[in-house]
Amino acid sequence: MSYATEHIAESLKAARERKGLSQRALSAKAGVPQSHISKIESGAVDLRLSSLVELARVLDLELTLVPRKKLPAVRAIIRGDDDGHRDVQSARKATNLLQRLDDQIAALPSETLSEIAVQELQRRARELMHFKLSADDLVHLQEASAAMQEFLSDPRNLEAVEQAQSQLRMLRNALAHGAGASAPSLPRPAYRLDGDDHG
Amino acid sequence: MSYATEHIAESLKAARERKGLSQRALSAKAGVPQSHISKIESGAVDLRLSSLVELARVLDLELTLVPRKKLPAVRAIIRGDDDGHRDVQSARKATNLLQRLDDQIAALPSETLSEIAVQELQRRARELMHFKLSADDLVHLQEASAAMQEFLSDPRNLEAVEQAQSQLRMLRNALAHGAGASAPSLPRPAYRLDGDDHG
DNA sequence: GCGAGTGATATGTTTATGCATATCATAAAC
DNA sequence: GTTTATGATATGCATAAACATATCACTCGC
Repeated sequence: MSYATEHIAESLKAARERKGLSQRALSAKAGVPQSHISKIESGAVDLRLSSLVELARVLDLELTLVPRKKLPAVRAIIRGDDDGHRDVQSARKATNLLQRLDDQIAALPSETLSEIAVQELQRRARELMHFKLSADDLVHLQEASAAMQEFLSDPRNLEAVEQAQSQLRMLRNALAHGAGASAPSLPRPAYRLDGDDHG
Repeated sequence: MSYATEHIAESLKAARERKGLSQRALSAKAGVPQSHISKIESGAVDLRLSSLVELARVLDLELTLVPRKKLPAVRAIIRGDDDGHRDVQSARKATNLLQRLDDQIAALPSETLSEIAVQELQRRARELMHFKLSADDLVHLQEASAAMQEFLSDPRNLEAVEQAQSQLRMLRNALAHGAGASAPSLPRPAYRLDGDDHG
């Protein structure tokens, strides 16, 4: 049984328990026998898609095929501590920085950089808007913004652009690995690990 | 065979063709027999999770359980990418408006509104940051921001808050249905709205 | 014609599924 | 302390369905 399938099974079990349902209760709602749910959760079977979809539906989950490239953004949303108010301050700053970066990119002189390169930068910057950025992530953004500014004041300094792009890429990769960039991931709140219940 | 499972099968086929792979080529990479791929794509079988995961992996897709609540945001990310470049202007404005809205919410007097209500507002505003907002969506944000401002200057005017919240909710729901809010891809009446004739 | 490419069909084997039942835990009653 | 009851998860077994292997039919360039 591969990693991915085990992970799915675990997610189902976690979701069920989060909803406070017994295997039997879930069974009744989903039309899947309790015995089968037991086997599924223990990883004893390679369940069929229909079973998986039924269980997911009852648990308010939807099975989705996500392109690898977009996994980090999607994960960030799913994890989405909806109440980011624990670190509103840095989140605000991050937004501002990203905004500024976007401005700088928009202001790039078209003679020095190819259209494609500009779009690439833009894409990276905007991609980061999907993430919850911690205070520690901000330095990368500041570096990037500073480098960009440097380039704007001296358009011959192509190295500065690469510097900026490098910072953004670094940040993205770090976030893609599920943790804050230079920071160890925040101690997760004990309440509510994953968004679900009630509409 | 349910809708959801068929949809998955279609996605697999689409992804395979997008990558320019034949069923045999995919078979070789994924270790799933071509004959089986044929049946899967035609919806003739209720495939097992392991098969699905293997195929997805080769096609650079990852099977993910997404909480219903977050589906719209996730869908927006999966779908929305390249076309974001074309409407930079309104995207910028949207970001600004959302930022302003977030500020306004943060500035709400805690005496008049419950903590929960404030968090709800904040959550809604931030949720919208995950979407690609078109020019037509902006009016809703402007309405919301205006209403919020009204409340800030007159904290007795609770109606204004509801107005703001209503605007945000409306926008979200429209986006959740996959279309721009007031954009014309929503089910439109076939009849004409106004008496300017000619065809 | 041939050969190499595509996706669809048979046939046998493996296995998930579904039903019935067993085990385990905890608590109530004797 | 033992028994009984209740609610949970696990296990055995028959069967239907997914899966594997091989083959088919079809379309192309040659």
